[in-house]
Amino acid sequence: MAETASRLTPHRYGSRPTMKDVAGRAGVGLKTVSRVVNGEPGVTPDTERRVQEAIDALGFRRNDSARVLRKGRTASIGLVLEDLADPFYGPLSRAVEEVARAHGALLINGSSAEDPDRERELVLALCARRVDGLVVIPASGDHRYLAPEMAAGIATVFVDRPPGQIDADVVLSDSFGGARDGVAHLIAHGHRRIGFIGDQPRIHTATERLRGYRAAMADAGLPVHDAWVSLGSTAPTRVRAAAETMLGGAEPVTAVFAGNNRVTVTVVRVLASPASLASPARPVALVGFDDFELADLLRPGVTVIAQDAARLGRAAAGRLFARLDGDAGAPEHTVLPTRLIARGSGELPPTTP
Amino acid sequence: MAETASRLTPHRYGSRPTMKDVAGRAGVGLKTVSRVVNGEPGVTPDTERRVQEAIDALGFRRNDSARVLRKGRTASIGLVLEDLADPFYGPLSRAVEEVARAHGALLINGSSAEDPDRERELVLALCARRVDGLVVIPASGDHRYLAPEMAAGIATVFVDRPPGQIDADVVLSDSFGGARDGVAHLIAHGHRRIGFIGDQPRIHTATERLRGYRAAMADAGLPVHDAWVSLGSTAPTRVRAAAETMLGGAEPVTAVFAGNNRVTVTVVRVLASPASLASPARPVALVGFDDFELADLLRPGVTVIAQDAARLGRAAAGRLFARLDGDAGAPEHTVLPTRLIARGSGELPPTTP
DNA sequence: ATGAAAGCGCTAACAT
DNA sequence: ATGTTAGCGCTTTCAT
Repeated sequence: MAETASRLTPHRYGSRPTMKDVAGRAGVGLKTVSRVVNGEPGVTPDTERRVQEAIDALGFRRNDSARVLRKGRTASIGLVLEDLADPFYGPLSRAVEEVARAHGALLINGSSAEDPDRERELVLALCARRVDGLVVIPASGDHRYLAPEMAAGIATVFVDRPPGQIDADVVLSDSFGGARDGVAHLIAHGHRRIGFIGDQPRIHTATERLRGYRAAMADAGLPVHDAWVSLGSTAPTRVRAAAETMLGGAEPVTAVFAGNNRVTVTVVRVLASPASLASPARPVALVGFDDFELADLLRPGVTVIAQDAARLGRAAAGRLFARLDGDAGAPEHTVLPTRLIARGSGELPPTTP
Repeated sequence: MAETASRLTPHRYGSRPTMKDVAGRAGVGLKTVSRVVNGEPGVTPDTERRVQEAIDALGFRRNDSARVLRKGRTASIGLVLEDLADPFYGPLSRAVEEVARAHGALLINGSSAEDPDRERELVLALCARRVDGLVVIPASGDHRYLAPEMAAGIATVFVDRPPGQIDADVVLSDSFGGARDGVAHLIAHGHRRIGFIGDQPRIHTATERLRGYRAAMADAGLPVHDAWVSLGSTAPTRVRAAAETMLGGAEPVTAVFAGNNRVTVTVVRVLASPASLASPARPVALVGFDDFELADLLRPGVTVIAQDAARLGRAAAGRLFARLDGDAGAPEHTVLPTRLIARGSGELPPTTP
């Protein structure tokens, strides 16, 4: 009988007991073990006890891979973001995880490193694992490759940036409005020459925030000189050069709007560094998109347009599970508001050299 | 033939074509499809082309769940940490992910929220999915529940904190040495009354750092008053109260050693807040365990004992894959060095009220 | 209340 | 070079 087989291989290293082994040891049928393991009704307390003993003795743990194969659902979702080490994405990921947990699902994380090919590779690997759904922070600008997967039933929600070339659920912060408000704030404090330093133009949030900057300037009837606008990598050297350029020159800016948390931090460094030809000692006003820890402890405190990363994650995961629970409506486009937090740097008056 | 079946259900929503469907459509055997999908040799270019066409037409994607069931390896590893939103764990997680990626594995993340039950639940869920290996930052103090899983072949490496009640691979930072160095640094700058504020005593790193503090004080022949030592939650209110207590009183401390990044930030806030009875205007020296972004931009800059979270993650993941590649040696205990970074706050001289 | 049989989609081991 | 057969460990269906 199966009894014998399980006796011969009670704890072989690297192999694990199966329901069949447990059934053999408990002297019951396979299905009875399944019932006990899954808490299904139709098992007498006595039988259940015997099965449970066998489970404990053998150290049995249900193999979810096999279960998944049969049931078709993996109870896991994938999250593809740019970089888990970025302080903006940590809380977002955690929020998605909490929602997943509330629905009994695990979270598989992947960093695209802002590389479109890597995003695609990661997404398709997750699809091959048959995750039930996907939350994606796009690095790529073309998501047509996802259409067959979505048609095949993998629910997908985009967050922070919209998908490219396809329509789908998406949850965004109001980049345009937030940037416009931030720049208007600087204008309200007397600034006329304001610089904008943002992320690479292929990134949706970067161009939206630039659009907000231009709108605020236009609303106030202010010109925007080419030398005041710089989009590109958020690498400190690039940002530093951009800042020093617009702070020097013939028409130096008296205020800077920084397009995201990494840009802001570098600009703060530039403004704090010892005066040079390029970065003058005169105070320069600063408003940054994204809040960050300790922004309030710097002198002056850094005025920011805050977006709530955790809320973004919760909203996206919420949509995803609504889809998994059967919502088949048209794709929803959610835009969450931003909030201006004045701390000092954005309220400095303009000073001319 | 299978041809018919696949014609009848070419793109049914929520279902996906299988290798059998592809084989039917291409007019070849199942195994030939498998060969093409997996890039195995023994297929003529012409056949391969036909199969590839069928794959594209049907939108076939290999079901890795089935593959896993057959092969026994999932090409995924689990990482259980305290909180993905903590700036210390983001880089650690990212580093583990990079190593996993280099080995073709995906990373399943889970946050224990410092709750032992939740850690256990998460770990066992990962084991049920048959992850190939596990990197665990313990929240619990007893990991005997993991012994059967490890015996069954799930490689496990602990990081940041040692496991409880079992022996296993572990990668730690030198909490004891780092704290001792930091406190010795304060002593070298003339301090005699130094406070210690740390995390909860059940957390290994907290007690190790306290031990380092005591060692440095003892080495210098200095007494330690009970009122100068406070272990507990890292919640700001708790830390604030602890700081204010040791800064006031009959024998106020002239310097504080903060046990981790969260404690440090709160202490900085207390020291920066307007003077009160409890927190005097006189400058208080501070050294914190863990480096954090912008520590250099605060005034004074915050002197820290830095540990390299990414390196910790890389080392742990490295051990894990060494195990998966067959290393069956005794458990290894790795301790990584810390580094003192002087920025000003730790070099302030003692001042008496 | 319990169990036997079929099969989820794939790969390993053999045919041919 | 290609196809056939037998499972991987579970759940589903249908008997008993």
